[in-house]
Amino acid sequence: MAVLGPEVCFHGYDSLITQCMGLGALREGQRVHAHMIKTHYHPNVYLETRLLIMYVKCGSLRDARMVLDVMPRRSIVSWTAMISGYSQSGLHFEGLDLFLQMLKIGMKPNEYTFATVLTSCTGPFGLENGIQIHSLALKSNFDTHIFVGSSLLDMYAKSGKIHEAHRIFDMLPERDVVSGTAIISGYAQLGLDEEALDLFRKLFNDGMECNYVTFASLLTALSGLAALNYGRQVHGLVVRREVPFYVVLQNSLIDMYSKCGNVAYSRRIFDSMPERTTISWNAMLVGYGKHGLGHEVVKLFKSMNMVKPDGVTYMAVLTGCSHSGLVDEGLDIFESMLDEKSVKPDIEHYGCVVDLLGRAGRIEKAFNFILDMPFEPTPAIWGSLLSACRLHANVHIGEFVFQRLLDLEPENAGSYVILSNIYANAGRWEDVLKVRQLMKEKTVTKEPGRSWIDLDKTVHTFHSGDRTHPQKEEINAKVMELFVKIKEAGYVPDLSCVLHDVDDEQKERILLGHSEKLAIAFGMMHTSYNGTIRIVKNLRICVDCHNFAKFVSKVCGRELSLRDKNRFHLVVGGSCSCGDYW
DNA sequence: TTAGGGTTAG
Repeated sequence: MAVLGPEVCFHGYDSLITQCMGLGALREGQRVHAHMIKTHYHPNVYLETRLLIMYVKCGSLRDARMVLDVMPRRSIVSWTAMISGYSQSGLHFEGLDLFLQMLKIGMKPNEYTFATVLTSCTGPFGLENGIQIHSLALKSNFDTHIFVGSSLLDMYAKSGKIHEAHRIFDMLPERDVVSGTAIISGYAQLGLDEEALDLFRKLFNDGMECNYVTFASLLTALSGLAALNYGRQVHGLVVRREVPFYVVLQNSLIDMYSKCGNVAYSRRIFDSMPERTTISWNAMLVGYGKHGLGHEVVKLFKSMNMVKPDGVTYMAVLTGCSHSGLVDEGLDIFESMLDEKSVKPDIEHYGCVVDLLGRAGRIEKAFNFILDMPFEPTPAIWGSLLSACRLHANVHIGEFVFQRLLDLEPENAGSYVILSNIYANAGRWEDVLKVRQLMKEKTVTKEPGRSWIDLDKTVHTFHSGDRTHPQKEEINAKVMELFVKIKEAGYVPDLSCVLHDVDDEQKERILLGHSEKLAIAFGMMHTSYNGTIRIVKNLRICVDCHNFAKFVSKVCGRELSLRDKNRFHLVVGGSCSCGDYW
């Protein structure tokens, strides 16, 4: 850094500011600024703006704002740079407020300003403001500018308005890697994984440029689909194209491999990384957790010496402990959160503890824990306790919990099914009927169940009672064949999983049409004897299908890997890695 | 001088 002499000229200051900006050297920057004041040097608009940008880049928004506030004449660049600073720090409200002030004094935003301010239009009131800014951009003819356009489409996608986002994308007079990635990731972030993959294929075939961000977004969609074959292909493509393995991309690969069932490969990538962020650790912890490898979760977490855990880390660790029955370890870690205070536990963390206690059969303790929480219990928390009541046959608390769920979300079919399981387990068939009646009275909705299997570079999807599949007859015959075989080995269909008001024979038929069973049968038909059959389900796996899979694994000597909404179930020799709790 | 897309959880 140059020495500040008694007299520094414009070029001297400019060059010093540039150096500070490049190095992110805030204190040096402040010295340069102080020198100007001390020597009564009056910077022009350009130099003042440079000072402001330097402060933004060095992370001191307070200093930047001070410069802006004392500027006698503010340039559009200074307004935009300040809004950008707020936006990058997540201070969206401040960014929007400044934008409004700018409009109020008659300053006209340019394409830079629009592209920036639109990134602040997130959160509950984000879209409301965003739509108004969109119409302003339209009036000033900036809406089809490539940067403004990609900001706009990203804003709509993040607000769930994916059709509007796609419309804007289609209208862009030119597209590039950022706008293409924005729309793909928009679909992926909404869980519209197939759409994301289809769009990627189309754009890729049209010759779209791809970079590490594009591939990271695409891998998110492949994680969602558990499409291991595609995932491997994309990994290969990344290597062949010599796309730089930035941390973000490696994190996506860790996530993709573990969610596609190959957690050992995730660990290889994790171990090979020259530098890791908290997200790398989180992705690895989540991977172990989903596979029920709780001891690995705790071990890895305890080795996080140089990296600061965040809220997601604790979620991953507590969920991992819960899924593996490491109750005391989980409770200790939750206690440490309360003691250390570096990460304040939120309601999700409390929910993990309810799950931990419930799984261990400490139902009353879990119940009291909910009542003592500093938060209002959510349906998810009551739902977790209801599952525990089913596992540990606690009808008394189960009924109470069901009432709470009935108040909070009467339309959720899941709660009715679990209560019905609880009653059936206790042999209270009249109450099973009552639940069914209750369900009829309320308009209960259920997200349609879907299962899929990734075979021969194609994702085969099945719906419950699927009548559209070209091989439906062979598949149904295979399901029946398996059914007969496992029945001999002691499988009894769990009719309490069906809440339709039909006779038992019909219930059996409905159960046999569940998408998981169709996918299992299809997998049995198309894989070699030794291979693991990998099935994915969009919801939680039902009790009967879980049981079906266990019998199939035993009777047919096959290994099944079932990924449901929450975790993997590795089913081998008649038992499941989840220990029948999920 | 100022600008857009990204990875973990839910």
